[in-house]
Amino acid sequence: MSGKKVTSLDVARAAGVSQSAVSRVFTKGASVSEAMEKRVREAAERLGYRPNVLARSLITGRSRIVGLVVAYLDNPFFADAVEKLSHALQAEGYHLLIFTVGNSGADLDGVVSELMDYQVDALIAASVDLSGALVARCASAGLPVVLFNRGIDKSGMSAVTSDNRAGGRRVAEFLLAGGHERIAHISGWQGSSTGRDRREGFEAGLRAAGAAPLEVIDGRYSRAEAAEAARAMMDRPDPPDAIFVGNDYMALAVMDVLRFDLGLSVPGDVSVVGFDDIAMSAWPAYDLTTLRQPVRRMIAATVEEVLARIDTPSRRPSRIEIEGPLVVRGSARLPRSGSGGESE
Amino acid sequence: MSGKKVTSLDVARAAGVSQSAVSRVFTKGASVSEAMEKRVREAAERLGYRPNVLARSLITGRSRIVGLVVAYLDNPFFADAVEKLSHALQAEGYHLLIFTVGNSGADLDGVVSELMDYQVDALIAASVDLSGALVARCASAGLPVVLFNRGIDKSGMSAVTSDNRAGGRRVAEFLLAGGHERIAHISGWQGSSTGRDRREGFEAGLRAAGAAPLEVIDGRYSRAEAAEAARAMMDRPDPPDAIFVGNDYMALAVMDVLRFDLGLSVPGDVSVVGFDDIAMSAWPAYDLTTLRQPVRRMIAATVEEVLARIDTPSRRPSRIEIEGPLVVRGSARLPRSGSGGESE
DNA sequence: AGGTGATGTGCAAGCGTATGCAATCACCGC
DNA sequence: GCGGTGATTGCATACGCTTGCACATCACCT
Repeated sequence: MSGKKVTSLDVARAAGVSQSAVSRVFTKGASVSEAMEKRVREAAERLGYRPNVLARSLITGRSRIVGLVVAYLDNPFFADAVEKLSHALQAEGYHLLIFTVGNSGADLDGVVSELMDYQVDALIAASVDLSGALVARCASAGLPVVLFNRGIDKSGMSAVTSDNRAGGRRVAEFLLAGGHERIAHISGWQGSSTGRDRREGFEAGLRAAGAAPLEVIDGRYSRAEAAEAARAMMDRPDPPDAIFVGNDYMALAVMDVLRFDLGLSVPGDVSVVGFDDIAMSAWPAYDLTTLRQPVRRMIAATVEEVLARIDTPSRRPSRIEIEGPLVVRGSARLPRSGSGGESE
Repeated sequence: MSGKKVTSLDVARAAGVSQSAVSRVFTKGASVSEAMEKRVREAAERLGYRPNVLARSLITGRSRIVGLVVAYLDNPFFADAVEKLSHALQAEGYHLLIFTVGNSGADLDGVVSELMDYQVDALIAASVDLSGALVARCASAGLPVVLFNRGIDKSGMSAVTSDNRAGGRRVAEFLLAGGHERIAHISGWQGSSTGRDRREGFEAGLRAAGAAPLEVIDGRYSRAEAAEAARAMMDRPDPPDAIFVGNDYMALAVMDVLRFDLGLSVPGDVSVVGFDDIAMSAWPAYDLTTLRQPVRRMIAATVEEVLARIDTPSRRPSRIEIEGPLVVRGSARLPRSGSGGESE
């Protein structure tokens, strides 16, 4: 109906005040009288005025846009995380501009450039490993970077993860307590800190009991590769009696292979334990024992860190680890005594 | 390292040319000599200059941002769609600003306002029903709206869906051909066009054979409600021998209830057919027969429509329906003869 | 030689908003 | 009644960029 965009100047004219007055009414802590406020708001309402965020960004230097780089959106863990992240940021008046990147991460460089072109206030990388060069670029541009579900120690960016080492260790203890003797591991991608930490914690846990993994194969966060790894393991003369899988997404594929391809019983023949506790793990068709990543708290921490870094650019990046419980379900043989599992 | 933002003016000075020259080098079809191009690019490279998209948007009136409103991100169908959508738009130089909205859709009004504040070039609503008032708002602001997986006929927005009526009908025919006699339906939310169309097509299909659904319950796209509906149906004195579920996400919940809660066999005791063909439906634990929505083509059509509407604001919104095949797997009893199923 | 395009460049005017500064004003204590 | 104080307001500028316009240049043609 109405012609085109209505600007603060239009409102000013309609209300018989200056453009700056209009601006002040719509800017948080500015000083405006009640009368002015009322007049302007009425005129604005009548004309259907809303401030242009882009123009505002140009001058304030803040866009209220947070860039999100994400790779594995097919893994429900991340879909869930993205949804919660979006919600949380939205509540704070920020919004997510999303950039998907092939799992290769090859074009990551270009993606980060594009991100910066949009003058995003911060960058969240969900399960994506940024190269040192990229981090430097962001740092020199004063762009706060927060890693979600990835952690790199030596760099200048914040990172939020669960305590992956402790988690891996906990799984090892649980499987040992269950009396398993040939415990294998299909790991998360060993190029990722998350994948490595879980493996190391797991191996440390076994070692503490004088044990060692029967075999470790890198599943690279792929269902297909995890399935292949499972087949290879079960093809051994001494197949494992328990497999710890680097995340639930792969663990479900492993269970499918064991049960439907190989006709084995889980946990009768082989125990399976995952990591993440995605929604599907609780479904009765899988009923997967897994180490939960407390997504809610991880997201809260991420958002908090992002906002803090935006408000205080000088703030030092911090490394946040959140512990999650082992969720004991039916996919792994239980320890005899009560020792070893806490239900939630 | 370097201080702060480097602007086109900095580059201009460094290259000894005017600021407009720099701008022209970075603006697609502008006229620049080779020599100029080279000089400017070198200076830009050296200083690490990249155009500020926001400032550009302010003057061109185009942000190259597309707003995405999405509700059910826990349903893998949408997670998948979002990923593909993001990829496709990214390839065209656009990016997604995402807005999640509670399934209630109560705050939809506010969300659309925020969207418009960011001067998005277009709005894609994935499985969200926009009220007439909202559509009017967008139309009067000259904002193209494209519905994904929702279609409303009477309105001024484009819509891309699969052929839900034909799909529903196809399912009915398949179940009838399979010799089922008491066919029930747990529908998608009847407040959504998609849910209604599938139900109507399904009922029409039954009717054409002189049959009628045993019972229809609205599952409202919720796993919990679908599960409850399944229990209620099976509690009848004459329980169904087949259930058509309004989408895969609910269908998996229904299968869980039938098999693990009620100890029934699928398809031995009850056949189950879904709609969407999400990745999990192909997993052996479910092996769900379902009507595939061709996501790839739907996304391609959506992107095409979005770009066309952006380029040609006067263009009339169009309604696009894409047919998908029935994917016959193991969750429903097969017809005797070969008639009735095409494998993919 | 003068005209006629075509081509490349700089100038300057914005795009819609925030904000420092100075001006105005009401009000207060003395 | 006066200087002072604090709260409001308008003016003008700046944010980083695109683009219409005028102008300069140069090749080419009649």
